Amino acid sequence: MENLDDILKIDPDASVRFYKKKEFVQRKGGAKAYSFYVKKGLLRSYIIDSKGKEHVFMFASEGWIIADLEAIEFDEPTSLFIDCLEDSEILIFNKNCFLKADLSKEKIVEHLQLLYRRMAKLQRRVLMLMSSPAIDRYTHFVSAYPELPQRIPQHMIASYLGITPQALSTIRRKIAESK
Amino acid sequence: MENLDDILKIDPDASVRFYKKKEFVQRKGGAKAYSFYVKKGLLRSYIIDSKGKEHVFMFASEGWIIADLEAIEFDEPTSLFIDCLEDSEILIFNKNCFLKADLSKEKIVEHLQLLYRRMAKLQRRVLMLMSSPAIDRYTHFVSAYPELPQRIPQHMIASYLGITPQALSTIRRKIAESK
DNA sequence: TCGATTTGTTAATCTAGATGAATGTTCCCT
DNA sequence: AGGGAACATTCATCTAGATTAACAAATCGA
Repeated sequence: MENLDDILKIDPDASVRFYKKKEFVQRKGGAKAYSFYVKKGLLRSYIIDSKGKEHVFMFASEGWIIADLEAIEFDEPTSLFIDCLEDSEILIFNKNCFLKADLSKEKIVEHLQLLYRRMAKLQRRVLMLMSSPAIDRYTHFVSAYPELPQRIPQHMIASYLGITPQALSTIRRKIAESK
Repeated sequence: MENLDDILKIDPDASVRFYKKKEFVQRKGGAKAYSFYVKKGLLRSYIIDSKGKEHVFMFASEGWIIADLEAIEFDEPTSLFIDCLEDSEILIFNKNCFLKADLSKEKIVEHLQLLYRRMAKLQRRVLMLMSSPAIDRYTHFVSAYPELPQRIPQHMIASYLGITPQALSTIRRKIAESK
């Protein structure tokens, strides 16, 4: 999604790190939030609500950037947990490096373009959450990210869709039956 | 939020128009999607689902930009309706004008910054939709946008929150009782 | 390799919020 | 000013999905 080398050149503080499956890249309550470029592997971000339940905000596989934008933008303590679903190689950097003066205008515009695309995806996510039943959200997810279901346990997909693992199990049975 | 004069200078095709309350600025199915800067008044965007129900995606008052980003980014027909809740003065422009070469780098970076903030708000919206009960979403909305409830009918706020007007009415009664 | 954790499924019961309907109120519009 | 539409509230009923629990299968770690 974003070019690794660009980031490394731009942000002198950027660093590459290797993580094991289940390791945390960020925890809730951290004072400073970074952005994470996934060079290899698979990450997920999620919150834990007042009842202790996890809610997956997003997944990020190779080439994606994952971050707690709310914390970064408004300088709040982080509210998201970010951990690894697979052993991963991650580039840690400051999102603000994209605002730096020594970056070419073309690069910035390119970055702007990517941001717009992600906003458009988020728009779709909100609309789906509000207006579509769980089964439609699931089929949309599978067709939008066909490679992810194979790498992600179903209960996490359920969480991403805003339903319980049991509900997703039932949905999948119904889909299988109707074919 | 964004500077009106900037847009006018940058996009030669940008135009200002006055709309009456209830007039449509965009309808579903349009081939070309524009961005709308609200100089004065109040707009809302929404979809109509397969059962004919409206779901408000966002409101935009003075200084905000409202657009169907999905349609713009992926060159799809528009899926959102956008109409006026008040008589409004609207600047219509091409989002792509922000990518233009004759825009100073500082302006682009400024714009990038605004985009990040809006992404952060969308992150919060998704998290709230997934993890918070309707009453919390309502109180969050009221405290985040205290001026809007006075200008927006409750059934549209309910729609924005993802609940029915009846449910919002009940929530408001409970809040009033508990005080 | 074996116990333990993680994962997925099924079923019974429960609940937040949807639906549908009736009623009153406020706001327009001409 | 007055009649119709839009708005808000209340209540009775319904339902998608949550919750709880029990169990089987797959995976993992030592």
